[in-house]
Amino acid sequence: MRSVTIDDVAKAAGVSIKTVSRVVNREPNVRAATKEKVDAAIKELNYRPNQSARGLASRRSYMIGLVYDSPSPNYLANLQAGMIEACRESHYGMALNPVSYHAPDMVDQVIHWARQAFLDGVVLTPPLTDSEPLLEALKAQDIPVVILSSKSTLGTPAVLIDEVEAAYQMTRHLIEMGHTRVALIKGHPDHYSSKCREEGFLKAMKEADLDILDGYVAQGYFDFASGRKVASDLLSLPVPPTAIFASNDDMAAAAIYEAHSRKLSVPGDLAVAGFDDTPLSRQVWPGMTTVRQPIRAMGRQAAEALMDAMNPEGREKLAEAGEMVIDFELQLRGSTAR
Amino acid sequence: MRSVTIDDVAKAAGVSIKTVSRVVNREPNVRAATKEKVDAAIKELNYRPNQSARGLASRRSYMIGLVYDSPSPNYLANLQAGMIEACRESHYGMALNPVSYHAPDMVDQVIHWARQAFLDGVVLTPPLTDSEPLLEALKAQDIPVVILSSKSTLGTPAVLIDEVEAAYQMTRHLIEMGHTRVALIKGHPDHYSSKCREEGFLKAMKEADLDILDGYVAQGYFDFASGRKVASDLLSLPVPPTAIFASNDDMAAAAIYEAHSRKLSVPGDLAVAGFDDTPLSRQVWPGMTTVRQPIRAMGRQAAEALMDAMNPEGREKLAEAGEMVIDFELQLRGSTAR
DNA sequence: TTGAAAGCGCTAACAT
DNA sequence: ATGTTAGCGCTTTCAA
Repeated sequence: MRSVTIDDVAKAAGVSIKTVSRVVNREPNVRAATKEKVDAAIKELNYRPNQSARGLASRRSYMIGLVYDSPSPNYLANLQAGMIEACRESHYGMALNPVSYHAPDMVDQVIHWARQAFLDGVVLTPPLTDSEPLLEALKAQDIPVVILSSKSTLGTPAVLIDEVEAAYQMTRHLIEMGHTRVALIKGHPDHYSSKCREEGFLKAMKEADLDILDGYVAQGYFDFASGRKVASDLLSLPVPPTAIFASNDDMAAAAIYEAHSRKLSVPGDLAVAGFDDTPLSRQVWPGMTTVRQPIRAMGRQAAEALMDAMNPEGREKLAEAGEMVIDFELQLRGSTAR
Repeated sequence: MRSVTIDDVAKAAGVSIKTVSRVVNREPNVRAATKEKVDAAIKELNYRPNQSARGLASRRSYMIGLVYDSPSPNYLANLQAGMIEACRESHYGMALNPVSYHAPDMVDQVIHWARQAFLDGVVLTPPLTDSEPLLEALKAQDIPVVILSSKSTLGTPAVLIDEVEAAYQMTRHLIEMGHTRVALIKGHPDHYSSKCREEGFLKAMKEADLDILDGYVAQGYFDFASGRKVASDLLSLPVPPTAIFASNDDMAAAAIYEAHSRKLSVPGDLAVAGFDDTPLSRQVWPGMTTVRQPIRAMGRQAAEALMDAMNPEGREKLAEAGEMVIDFELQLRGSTAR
């Protein structure tokens, strides 16, 4: 059983292979009617371009890469799902490259991988998004990049939500619920997001003219363990906070855990808010107030931006793209109820 | 900057490209002296075969595929990590294919994908592992497969833990803690694992000569929402259980959630056990007793088995592999403490 | 043991 | 707007 090739599609649609190629690659100069015929034939035969042949002829891989350093499983799964969705629609493939942010040869490793595989573009996740050496090397190699960060470092196109504003709104929410002793658990210092979330928090507190007591801004590392440690410290303070804003859901869950284990009621004795809207936020009791970040849509957007960049005008557009802002949403649940 | 091709190497070594090809692919019938010359030229020029050209000509991709239908993010991330680790060591790539188990064209879709990408092998996750049409189609296409299931369907090599035994031991643990009214929340009926876990549960209950009260074996679907529904029903029974064994962690977390929301103490009023040892099991309060399944190691094992199958003896070995059993481990935490 | 020639399925460049 | 032709770099015959 031979597999379906471009010739089969051309024959079925009654056009030349070049026209099929045009349709598949979304090139201009194809009449709508022709495109329809070809699309029908593609669907009918369930045609998929042979990646090797494509790559060989065009010196491109029709693949985009995703580089990450131990993100949360949830973040990774959603991001990946969004990217795969977008890739499928454009007959692209996706390659994965887990790396270590702190490895001395991280930059070389990524560059070598991208060149070797002729990747059409690369998506970077935090904290790699903030590595100037990496971004510069990628730029030097002329490899298109989109980052999923909270700012556009070195002018790199970024897909993001307004994290400062989100943290600001969340903090305001806590204040509006009547809290005056509000503490922040900061995120991992390698991540720029951590700074943004802190900034939003500080802004809201200042605006409301609330004091931030000693020890109320504590360093966490985005993981559950650090969240427990910090929450425990906060709750042991002579004057403990009545509300904790954790910079992500894992740490917020840890704060809830600590409260429970001290027989404090949530939200009665302690209100807790998180960030990310992971499934975990719905699976702890009480349900957790958090910021919904549409990771999947962001992955899709990043992949699409990269694939769009493969035609000349697209390339230019990507270069000028700057920040592609996606909407966030506050999810109010039991952990901050009155 | 043109890259180095096989022609450059042939010229430098003073041989034909076919000879270079033989050396690169470790084929027989090359004189040692010739091989040396070629190796030297390869090193000198820093030659790397072009994967696209290789793939096009040989109809192999040096990639293995992973097919899945909405597993938990945690399962996916771990499995993927294990497979990538193994792939890296052997200079292989990995391709992803999220599908829908119930889609009428699922089998076609997978087959086309695998054929079109010339995958060297494919790993299947539950419940796809139990789809006989899929396994048969893959076999018919002569595509090597390893499944991550709790049994070896149709003789397909499987990487697994002994789920019946794990569920049996967990149920015994609950019984040993003094519980006599033990309920089971079953997993998704599409998954063979669900049957295994139920079987282990029933075995332990029977062995201990304990009655299973009406409604005590309830149907869940592996997700948090179904767990809540079922747990709520169980706790509303005239004679509610004192212990619930949920077939996975999400549903166990849901049971804990329901208990909390009814002001029942865990484990005092209700003991809860889960299955999988996801991070969630450590992030709810109290910590959850569960079965640790080493997903990452299982992914690694599956990928290795597939790659080993690419040489003739390996191929045979894989065919005879049968079940590759990995050890599980009971994780005892607060949710079932005395 | 080695080499020459014929594609693999696609895209790029150039027609039309 | 669409088609024709010549490769891309490699492996696979098949011949020497």
